[in-house]
Amino acid sequence: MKKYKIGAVTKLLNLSEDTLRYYESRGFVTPQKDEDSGYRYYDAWDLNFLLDSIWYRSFDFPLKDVMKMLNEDNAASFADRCAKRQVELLRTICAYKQKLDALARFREKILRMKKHIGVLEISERPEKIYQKHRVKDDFIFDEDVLDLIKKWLTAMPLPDHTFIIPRYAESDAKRFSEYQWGFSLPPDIAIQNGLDVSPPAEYFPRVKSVYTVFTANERRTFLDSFQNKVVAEIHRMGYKIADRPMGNLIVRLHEEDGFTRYFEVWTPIE
Amino acid sequence: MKKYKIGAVTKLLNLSEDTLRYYESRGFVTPQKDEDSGYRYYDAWDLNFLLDSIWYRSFDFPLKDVMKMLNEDNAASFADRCAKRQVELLRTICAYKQKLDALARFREKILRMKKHIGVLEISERPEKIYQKHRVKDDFIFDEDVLDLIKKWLTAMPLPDHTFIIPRYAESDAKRFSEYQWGFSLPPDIAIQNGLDVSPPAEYFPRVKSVYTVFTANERRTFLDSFQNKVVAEIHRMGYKIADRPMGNLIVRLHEEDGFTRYFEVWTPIE
DNA sequence: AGCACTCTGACGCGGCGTGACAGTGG
DNA sequence: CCCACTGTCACGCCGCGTCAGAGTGC
Repeated sequence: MKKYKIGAVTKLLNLSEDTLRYYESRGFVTPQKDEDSGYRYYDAWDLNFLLDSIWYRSFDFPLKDVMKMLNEDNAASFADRCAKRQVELLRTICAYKQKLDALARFREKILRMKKHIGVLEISERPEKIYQKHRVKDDFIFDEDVLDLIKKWLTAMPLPDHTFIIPRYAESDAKRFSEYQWGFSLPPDIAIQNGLDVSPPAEYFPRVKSVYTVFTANERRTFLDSFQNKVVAEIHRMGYKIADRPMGNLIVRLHEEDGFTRYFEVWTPIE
Repeated sequence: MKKYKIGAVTKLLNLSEDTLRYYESRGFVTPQKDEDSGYRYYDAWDLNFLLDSIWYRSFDFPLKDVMKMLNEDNAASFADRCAKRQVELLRTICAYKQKLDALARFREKILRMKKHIGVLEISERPEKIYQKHRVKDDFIFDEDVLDLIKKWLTAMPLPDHTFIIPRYAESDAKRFSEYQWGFSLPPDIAIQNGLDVSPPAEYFPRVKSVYTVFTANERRTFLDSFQNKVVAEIHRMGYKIADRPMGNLIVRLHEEDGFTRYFEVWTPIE
């Protein structure tokens, strides 16, 4: 029976020498070893095991599992192991799909956002579930809220980073002196991902709004920017603010003069 | 402005202390440090950076990229980075889907195979592209074939591990004394995955066959098993073998008395 | 003799987790 | 003074890759 030295095996199976020795240490294969030189001599049977290792590894079974599949499993435990891996693969695929969708949306927003700066546009604000986590810049240190926030964080990248400006009713622009931050999502997506849509989470329905994008620079410039670039403009156009403005952080970018934060905002009008 | 110690941040953002310190070492965030105690004090701005880190990490950007996205990227380089990641994600998803499909098929075969042992069944052998790599147990050490095999190996888990018994024409069962091994795939899948479907790869059309599953134990028992369990049975049933028998290794399992290999085989009949 | 091959063993990578042990805040 | 919190440093994990330095086969 033909014997192959390690170099020949690397050429045949496209595995590195290191990998072959590592697989040996993990018990995938036990080539005959020359006692004097220590050289490994692989035969057809060894290569069969290596081919099977490649096959199992191609499903991303961990090496431990591969070892058991090669040397221990019977039909039942083997099928079980496959079933478990199927479930894991399915979950992984779903997660990656969500990531991909979210990333595509994110990139679209970045490419579009500059066109919207300083441009007011009548647009329906989409339906949202909103979970508050900060009042102004301070986080809410409440056990219940912390638990909820944890869930929302593990659902990343789905939730948007969302602000609300609650003192909308005052006609004097200077009264827009508060803001909150939280996470938000379309209700269907929230439900799909097991996020609680009942209080303290809040439901925001579709509503006729003015949509625009504005920027702020370093810290503490958020509210002033909103006032000067959005509220003032809305008033100048003669619209009357009908409800709390709500919007998202799009992204914080590094530009010549430091950081610029880009926000999109829907301001409900009558 | 409120300051948070590291423990508070772990609760707020669901990141471990270790992760927070690690992120600091990677330049994601630079909390104020008390000079005497070394304690870290995170403010709202730091937490914003951490939230963004979480957001970017949720797309599985490597930490290096996250650093650049936080501290260096402008709109263009940022969008580029996202585009690249989108492509990677898409490829990953495709690869995982193929793995999942192949795994599901594999598991199905394992669950079904025992029912077919010793049972001959008329069935069309499906269309296949076949690439030989072994004659009997010896690998073909030809540069061209090695290159092709590499490609087939990287397409794992798609290819089946396939044998062909070439001396089909002899009426004396003892003349089934040769066999080859290789990889095989349905032609459409082969083409989708950029595998060469022209010679030396071989095309096997659909053909009326007898399908069955047989087993072999340790090494060197393959041909005898095939002869005794399949050919003899086919002859006994009065079928005439019309072309080369072709089949796949399903799996090698560990049973009480050592290894058992399960093979499925299509034997073309007139 | 030359030269490609192979051996062992140690260390590196990412993205953290874990643990030891010492110092700090309220 | 307690005791939870925080600090640093070092090592572990997977699945290999990457050396270095010495020995081997043809």
